Amino acid sequence: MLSRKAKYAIKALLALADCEGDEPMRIADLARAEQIPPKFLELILLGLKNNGILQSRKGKGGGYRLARDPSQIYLGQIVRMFDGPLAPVPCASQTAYVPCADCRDEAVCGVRLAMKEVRDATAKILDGTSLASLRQKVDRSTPPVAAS
Amino acid sequence: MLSRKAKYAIKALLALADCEGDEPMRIADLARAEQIPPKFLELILLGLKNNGILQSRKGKGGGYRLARDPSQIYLGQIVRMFDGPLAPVPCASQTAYVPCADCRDEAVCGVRLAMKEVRDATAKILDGTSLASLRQKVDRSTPPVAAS
DNA sequence: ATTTACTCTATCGGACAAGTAGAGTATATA
DNA sequence: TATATACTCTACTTGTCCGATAGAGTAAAT
Repeated sequence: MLSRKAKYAIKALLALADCEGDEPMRIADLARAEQIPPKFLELILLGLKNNGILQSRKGKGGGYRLARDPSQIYLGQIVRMFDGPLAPVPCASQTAYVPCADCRDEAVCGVRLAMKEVRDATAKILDGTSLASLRQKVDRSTPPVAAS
Repeated sequence: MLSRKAKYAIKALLALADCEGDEPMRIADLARAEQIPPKFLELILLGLKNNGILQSRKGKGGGYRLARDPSQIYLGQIVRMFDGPLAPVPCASQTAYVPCADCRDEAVCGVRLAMKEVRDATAKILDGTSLASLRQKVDRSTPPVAAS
C-alpha cells in the first residue's frame, strides 16, 4: 500500500513539474491545487527538500521548486523515501536487505523467490519512471478531445 | 508490505503441497516445521479453510490438507485474502476499485497511472504463480549439489 | 468415555499512519 | 529598520491495525 505521504509527494512533484515557470510555488497554493492538508504537505515538502529533490526560498515570493530536471526525478526514489523498500518482504529487498528470523534456508524459500520477482517488476517500473516520462504517459493516455 | 499472515499462509501451503501424502498435517507439526506461532497459524489455516483452499479433519489423526491440486492454488488469491487488493492505491485496483477523494480528474492522475502499472505487473506474477509452479522454481533456482 | 485436534470469539499491547499545533527563523520589501 | 511573508522544526494526538495469545467449545476417532 502506498502511503498518503508518498502519494501526496508524487502529486505535488508532478504539479511542480507542470508549472515550468521558474517561480517557486507556495505550500498553500500547492495544497489547494492538489487537495492536500496544508500542514501535512509542509512536512512532505520538507522531507523532499532534505533529500535534495526540492529547493526552497523563504520569505515573500518564496516557495518550493524542483532541484533537478523532471526527467531526472524517479518515482522509485520518492516511494522509497516515504514508504521504505519496494520489496514486499525485507529478505527480497535489493536496497535494504534484511534476513527473516523464521527461515530455515533462504535459498529454498518460495516466498522470497516469488516476492523477489514482485520487487524486481516494481523496481523496474518505478525506477524507470521519471516525473517527465510520467507526464508524457498521462498526456498520451488521455484521449485527444476537440477543443471546445 | 506482505503481512505475516500472508507470508505464513504461503509457507504453510507450500509445506502441505510438499508432503504429498494424503494424510492431513497437524497445526502443531506445521507450526514447528515452519517456525510459526501455533495459535497464530491456527487462525491462518482456519481462514484458508473458510476460503475453500484447505480441508480439515477433526479428532485423532486429523489435521489440514489442500482442497485442490497445488497447480490450482495461486499466490494472488492467498495474498488478496489476507492483505487485500494488490494495487498500491485503491483507485488502481481491478478487483476492488475505489475512487480516491482527493482527485480532480482520475483520467489525468499520474499516481493512478503509475500504480496501475505496478498492480498489473504484480498481478501477472502472483496470479500466474501456483504452489506447484513455485515449487518448481525453487527446485530450479537451487543449484544442484552433489549428494553427500 | 476419553483423548485428540480443529473451531471460534475475545482480548491485548505496541507500532505506525495521518493529521494538527505552535513556536522559531530567514528573507524580501517598504 | 520594521513588518509581513513563508519556510523550518519538534512535539503531540488520535485512531487503526498487525501480530500474537487465551480459553472455552465442538467434532471425530478409538
